[in-house]
Amino acid sequence: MDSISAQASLDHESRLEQDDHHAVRLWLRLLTCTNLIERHLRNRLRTQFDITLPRFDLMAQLEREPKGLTMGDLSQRMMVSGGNVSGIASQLEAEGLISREPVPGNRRAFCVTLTRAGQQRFSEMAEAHEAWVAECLGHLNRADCEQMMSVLKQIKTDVAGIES
Amino acid sequence: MDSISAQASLDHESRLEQDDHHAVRLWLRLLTCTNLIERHLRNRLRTQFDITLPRFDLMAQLEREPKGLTMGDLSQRMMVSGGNVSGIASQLEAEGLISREPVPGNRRAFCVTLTRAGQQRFSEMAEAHEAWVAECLGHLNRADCEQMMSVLKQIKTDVAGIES
DNA sequence: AAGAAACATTTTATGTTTAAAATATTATCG
DNA sequence: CGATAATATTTTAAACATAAAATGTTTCTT
Repeated sequence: MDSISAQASLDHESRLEQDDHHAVRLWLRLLTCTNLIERHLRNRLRTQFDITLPRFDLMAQLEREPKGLTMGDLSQRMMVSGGNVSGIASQLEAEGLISREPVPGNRRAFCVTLTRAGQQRFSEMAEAHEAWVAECLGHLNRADCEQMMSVLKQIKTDVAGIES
Repeated sequence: MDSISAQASLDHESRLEQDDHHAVRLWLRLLTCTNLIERHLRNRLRTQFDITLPRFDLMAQLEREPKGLTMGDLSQRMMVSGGNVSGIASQLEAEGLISREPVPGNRRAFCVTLTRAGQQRFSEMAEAHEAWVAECLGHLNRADCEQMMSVLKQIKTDVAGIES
């Protein structure tokens, strides 16, 4: 390998390493940002509604499906394990915010729904939650917002393609 | 209030609500994306190096500071509680990857450093980690990457300003 | 020097999360 | 019908995370 192609190869490698570093830096910033917002929301939910983020998320899923969801549905939509859903649902049930009722034709599954109290409680929280999120992200202009949405969508497909 | 100003007011409100919805949708996508990548990295670290993400993160902090860090430094840089760092460090110490030594002039603090074994182990992991992140984010072009960095920086400052 | 305040860390209690094992029900196939 | 596989959920064990209390050390003030 002569000096020129050696040089070219080196440039190529250093360019790649550079890009990798950039990717890591972007990843770290993405992670920091998300964690900051998540912590902020978590704190507000705890101090103002005495509820945790996972419980709020579970209720949010139910609110979108008035007919109710099974534990498996919830696990899939919340992208967490079934055992996790089980624990969270137990607590919400104990607080009277959700109900678990057997499904007529399927004795394995439970149909989980918001109770009336749960619906009312959730709507109060959702309004506040929306405002808090807007507080965090509302300063972005329309263009930035849309650009983020599209880039994140791309990342989502990229990552999903890797798992294989 | 006449019909025109009433109409104007309504438009204004619905515009706001619209923006709030957009903010929530962006937030949810941001969260999903970050969780996807985090889970991916966590899985790879577990299957290929039998280590957890928090332990990897702690080692990464130490690698950047060969002189070592106190528990408080680690807590601050990792943005987690002190008690948390205490537990993670105990395990890494038990595995011989880090060492905790008293600081000469300050009997309150411990100086945490990577052991030689820890250094070697980390450098292997870091290389793989960087490649995995590039796999997730490497497809972005330079412009998108820089735009994301700048938007995220803005968000970071916005959120930090809220806490008050 | 004595007391108060700040600091660094650990301990304790509680809760979230996952993976894996256990339990129970339903569906399928010979 | 009976064995097996697939499905739905719960339980268990281990790691992680936080807040709050406890412990010990240093620094500041008077």
